[in-house]
Amino acid sequence: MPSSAPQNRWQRRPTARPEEILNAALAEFIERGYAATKLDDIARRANISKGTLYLYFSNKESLFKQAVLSQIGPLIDVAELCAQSHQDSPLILLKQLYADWARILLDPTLGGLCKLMIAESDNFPDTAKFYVDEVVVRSRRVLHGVIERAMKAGELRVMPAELVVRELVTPILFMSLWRHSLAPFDPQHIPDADYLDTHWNIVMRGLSVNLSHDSLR
Amino acid sequence: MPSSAPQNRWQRRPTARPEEILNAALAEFIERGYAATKLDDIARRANISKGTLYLYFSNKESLFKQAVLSQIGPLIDVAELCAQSHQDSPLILLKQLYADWARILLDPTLGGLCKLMIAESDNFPDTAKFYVDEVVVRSRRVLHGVIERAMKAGELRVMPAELVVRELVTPILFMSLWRHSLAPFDPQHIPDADYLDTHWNIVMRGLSVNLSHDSLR
Amino acid sequence: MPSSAPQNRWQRRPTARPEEILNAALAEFIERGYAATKLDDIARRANISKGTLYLYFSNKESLFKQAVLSQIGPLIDVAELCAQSHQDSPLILLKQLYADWARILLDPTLGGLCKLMIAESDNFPDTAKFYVDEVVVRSRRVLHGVIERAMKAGELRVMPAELVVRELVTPILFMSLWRHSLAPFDPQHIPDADYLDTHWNIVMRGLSVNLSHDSLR
Amino acid sequence: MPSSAPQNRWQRRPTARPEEILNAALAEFIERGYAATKLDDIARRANISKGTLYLYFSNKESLFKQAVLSQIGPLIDVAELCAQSHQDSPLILLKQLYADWARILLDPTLGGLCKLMIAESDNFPDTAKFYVDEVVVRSRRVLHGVIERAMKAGELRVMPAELVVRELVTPILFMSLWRHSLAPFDPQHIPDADYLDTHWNIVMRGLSVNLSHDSLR
DNA sequence: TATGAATGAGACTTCATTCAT
DNA sequence: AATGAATGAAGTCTCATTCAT
Repeated sequence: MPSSAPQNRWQRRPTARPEEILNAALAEFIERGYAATKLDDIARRANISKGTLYLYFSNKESLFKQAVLSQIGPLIDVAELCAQSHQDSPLILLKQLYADWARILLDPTLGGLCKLMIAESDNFPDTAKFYVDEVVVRSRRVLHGVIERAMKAGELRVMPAELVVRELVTPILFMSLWRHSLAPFDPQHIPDADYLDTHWNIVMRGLSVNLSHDSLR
Repeated sequence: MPSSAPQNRWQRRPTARPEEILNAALAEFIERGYAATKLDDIARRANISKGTLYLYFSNKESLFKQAVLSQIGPLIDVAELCAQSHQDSPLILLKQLYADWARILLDPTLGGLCKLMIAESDNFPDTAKFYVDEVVVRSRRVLHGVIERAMKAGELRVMPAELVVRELVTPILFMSLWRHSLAPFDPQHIPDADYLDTHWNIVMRGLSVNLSHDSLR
Repeated sequence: MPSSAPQNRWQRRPTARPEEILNAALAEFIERGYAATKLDDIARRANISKGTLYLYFSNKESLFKQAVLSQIGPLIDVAELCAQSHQDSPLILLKQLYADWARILLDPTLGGLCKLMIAESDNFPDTAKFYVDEVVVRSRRVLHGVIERAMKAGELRVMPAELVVRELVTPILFMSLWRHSLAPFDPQHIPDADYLDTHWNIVMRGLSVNLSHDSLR
Repeated sequence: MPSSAPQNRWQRRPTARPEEILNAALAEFIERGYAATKLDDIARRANISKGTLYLYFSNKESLFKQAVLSQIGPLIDVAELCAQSHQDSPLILLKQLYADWARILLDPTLGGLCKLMIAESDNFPDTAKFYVDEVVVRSRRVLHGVIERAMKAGELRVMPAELVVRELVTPILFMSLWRHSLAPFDPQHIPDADYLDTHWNIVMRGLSVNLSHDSLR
């Protein structure tokens, strides 16, 4: 019974392995893109050896797709859950959703996912399609419903709801994209919160019902 | 019966070659990203052999950077020229600039450039920095000036102009990004013009001066 | 029926590998020169695949330099050890050193090294410099000391020792060079031992003290 | 009759072209070796374009061989001529030949040729063979004859003449090799003339007839 | 299960050679 | 006769994948 036997061998839970790998992989893919990411780097970030990757994933492409899917799931859940949770006025709920999405995308992995999909859409069309259907379309659906309710309740001016959805989603996505790419090089970068608040105020004013003139243009 | 197809492979076109190569290269880089683009593909698209690339560019990285720079120039020119051309009211000029930028980014190469910079910012930080400084910051400057004039003229509500700049630029950039990436997979894709028009209207209404109530949070 | 032939290609020999590779590389470099040697050939001679080379050496140039250095070490050791080992008369020691060096250079690798350095001196100046300093200069130093002792002991005619050093070293080096290059094409090739013995005798006679006339020019 | 027409177009004598190219080629080959020499470099040194090389030589290998042969011719002539020209005592003639060869090899091209042959012997066996037969063997023959005459005349001790030939040739060749390779890195380099004179004196003394003792092993 | 040495297909790059001018 | 742009075979090097341990 020598006491020199390595004891921290049992610290790792084999169950957590796949998830750790997926997180490491996605982070690397987001940073460098699919082709520029080496399995060596992923392994190093996950604190395992290169060969171990193949115990859990059959190849690089499969690892990429599963890494993406592993984060899409949470996004979908969040999207669906948010809508049910509030019973306030539609407008308050809308503001809540707007803030929720912005907060969710602060997570570096979730936030970088959109950048990754945009960068790799041509190389992985089926994954891109899946992402659009499961994340983008679903999220729109939630917003769409709330917006329509707000219009019916007279809290928003009546107009095509799908356009208003874009109006709210676009800045959040763009902010997330920018933060993960060119923001570090932008000498005039504006805090995300300032930008999103301003956008909300402008749009809400633009969509308010009782404006004295329609004008402008 | 177009006679434009080149018949023999031994064409001498020393003058036209560099630009042809840059265009081919940028198109490939935008489609697939830097690492996934093979010089073979670029050569094929430019109708030359692989070796010919090296008569004009010293390596892949240099080709990438020059391809990016070759398109930044035109963008800068456009940005600067637009502002001087009109003597109408600031608001009309602003609308004009908004439309001009949207139209310019319809060009597949110019439009894809932003996607490329976002995807490769971590891999080419100096090129990313250059892009931000020369294109993004300059474009903002032009808009900034016009917006401030509009505010002074009482045509827009007074508020921090740099936030309004983002308000107008973001959707145009995002539209361009989306068209070059996930739009083909988006079953609910909305025509760019519809979206941009709606955005303009909402924002102009949101920024109008004589609104009867301030309301909304 | 030797059983030494390796059967499967997937041998793990991390410890032995570097030296095996260095030997294979140096042999190829000596045969063909640096530029004409293909890494494929080195790999084949070392019974490994091309990629394995890069597990141990970062590139061709580094492999070349390390291959040279790996053989310079032994040469230096030999040079230094020889001198201490004898307590006979300086002349007997000198003869011993002369024979030792000739024997050492019979080793095809050590013998070919000088040819390689002469052939590649312009392409690898720093390696050439290192070789001269560590091998050539050091070897001369050992001989120089013994020769001076022989002169003081009256066993050799007094004259500038550095010239006598050249007198003894040159033929050994040239013989080694010749054997690794043009000897196979020389129809009049003379056995190395004959040549070296003759040279020794002539030089010793030429350097003897008690010659009855000085004569000859 | 415009006077602006280029006038120095006619300065080049087409007849001299091949020789200029051969000289340039040989110089480059000697400096870097066959494989490391680029046709571009040769063309530049010969002040012509790369394509022009192919008007005179069918390919790189042919250019190499012809470059070598072009210099072997002169060497052969010299070797043969020297022997006839003197009617003095054989020993004086021998000294003359020794000095002549040393002087001839001062020419950088002729001197470097031996280095080139040694470096490339494995890559160009037929050229190496030709060099040995036409230059080395012939030169030996001349010396051999003179040495035998000197022995018969009692001016040199009688011993196998082919060994004495080596005794005289080796240092000259080695000196030439060294000057074109490691001499620039040799901090203890000795002037060629000093070395060759010393060698001559030692050997002549070693080969003198009337020595009082045979001695020395 | 975990490792990391070994592999080899495929990428980037060079350069001898060809050919339109 | 001379040029130099264009070519493509062949080399160096990388890295996803495999396998002995």
